[in-house]
Amino acid sequence: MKVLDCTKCDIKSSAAKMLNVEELKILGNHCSEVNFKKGEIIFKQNALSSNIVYLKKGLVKIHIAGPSAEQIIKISKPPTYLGIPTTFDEKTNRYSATALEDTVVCFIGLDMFKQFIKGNPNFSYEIIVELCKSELDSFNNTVNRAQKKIPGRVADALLFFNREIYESKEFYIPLSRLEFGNFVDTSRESVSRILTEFHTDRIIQLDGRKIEILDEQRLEAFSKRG
Amino acid sequence: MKVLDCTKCDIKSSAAKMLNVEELKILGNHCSEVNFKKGEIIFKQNALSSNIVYLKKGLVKIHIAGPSAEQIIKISKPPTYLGIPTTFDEKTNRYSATALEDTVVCFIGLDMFKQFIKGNPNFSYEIIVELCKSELDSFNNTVNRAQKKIPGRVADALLFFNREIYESKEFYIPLSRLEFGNFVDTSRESVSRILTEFHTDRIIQLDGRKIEILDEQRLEAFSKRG
DNA sequence: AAAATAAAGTGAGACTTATCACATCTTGAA
DNA sequence: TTCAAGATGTGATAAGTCTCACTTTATTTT
Repeated sequence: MKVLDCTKCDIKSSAAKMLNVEELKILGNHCSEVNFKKGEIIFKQNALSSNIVYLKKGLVKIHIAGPSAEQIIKISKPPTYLGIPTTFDEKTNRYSATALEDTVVCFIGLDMFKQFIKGNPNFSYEIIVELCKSELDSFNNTVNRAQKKIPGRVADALLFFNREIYESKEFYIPLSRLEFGNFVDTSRESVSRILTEFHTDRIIQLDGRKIEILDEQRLEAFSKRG
Repeated sequence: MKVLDCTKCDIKSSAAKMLNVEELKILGNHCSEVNFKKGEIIFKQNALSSNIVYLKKGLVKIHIAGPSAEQIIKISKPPTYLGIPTTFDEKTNRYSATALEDTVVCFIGLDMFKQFIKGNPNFSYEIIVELCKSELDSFNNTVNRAQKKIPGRVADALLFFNREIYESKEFYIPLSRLEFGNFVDTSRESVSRILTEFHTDRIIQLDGRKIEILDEQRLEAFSKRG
């Protein structure tokens, strides 16, 4: 296994920033860095797992196979941990993670991770902060998904890519229409229809997956009204 | 303020079980026990908050005012913490908590709570475990709400009360029809219709809020198919 | 107990969205 | 290039759910 030098890592998680040089060296010895190409699965629902996954570069979807369809629970960007809840609480993963772009992650042994939690209070404090944020996001999502109609949810997704992921009005949607549907709880057909409608209304400029947001305010209006 | 003797509390959280006698005495000095009657609000969305709330007895709904309706995010039973994410990450509460039955909670000062996290690794470990469980539940909820039609969601809710809350086939539904709708993302009318349908089909025996589950298997079938 | 208020049940029509069917467009492989 | 496989767009129809209107039943209040 390639040994990492975590002391030199400049994309540390807020928790890892709490580790001293000694601890970072230990971390490096129990940690491996792996590259994933777009589309590759990082870990799979129902598989056994004993690693915490730290997302360093790229973009990842967290998804669950439901009774009738695949559902994208959330899209994570670095720096963040991917597998804390599923690894900590269960023997098998409750969800899958798949790279949406070329991605770099570090696999961290669970024992090691637990050791830091029990050994470094500032580390565990930051983990708690991250878990709390994540739970609030998830509540927020629940409300949005339940109370908004499809145009509102599509608008939300576009604003999410614009603001949280790409920080630019122009970007390539990192999802197929089907995946987009899995992300906003609809069919691929409905996504197509709403997107072309937004295009026709000059709210967005659309060409395949290439998109430019022309009228952020009207997108927000859709988001707010439902 | 009434000082509590947490050393004698026999409904400690799994985190509090990790505290020694000294720590429990300190906890008791920074903690107050409050009773809430059915229907009373424990804490309110958008209010400032500096307490962690520990649910000791009773039953509580966690709810959020969305763009068009009030939504019940989850129903919590003891022993559990109610306000960790909302208190930890934000200045103001992102959700409300309301007693569904007569309820006893302990308010714990946030500073105290943070002190234990930083001072006792076993304590913070248990908090992390609880947060992880809660996040997995929340993912599970997301899938259920999105992929199931109303009969499936109503069936889920009934099985939830049966299995997680009352552990009995006979119980009183702790929600009005409107609240039930807010819990399973529908209108009160749809809840009424589905419940009477289940009654007619002899899946349940229903009289107002009093209910008996007659055919658990058929409820599960609804849940699985959607 | 009577009146007022709130909660619950139910039918009908409107609206949203899913599904099916098919045409078109891309993309990668042979 | 040519073909195959997958992704996308779009219309028509069907299904599910919401909303409105009204009635009936509980629960509170006076």
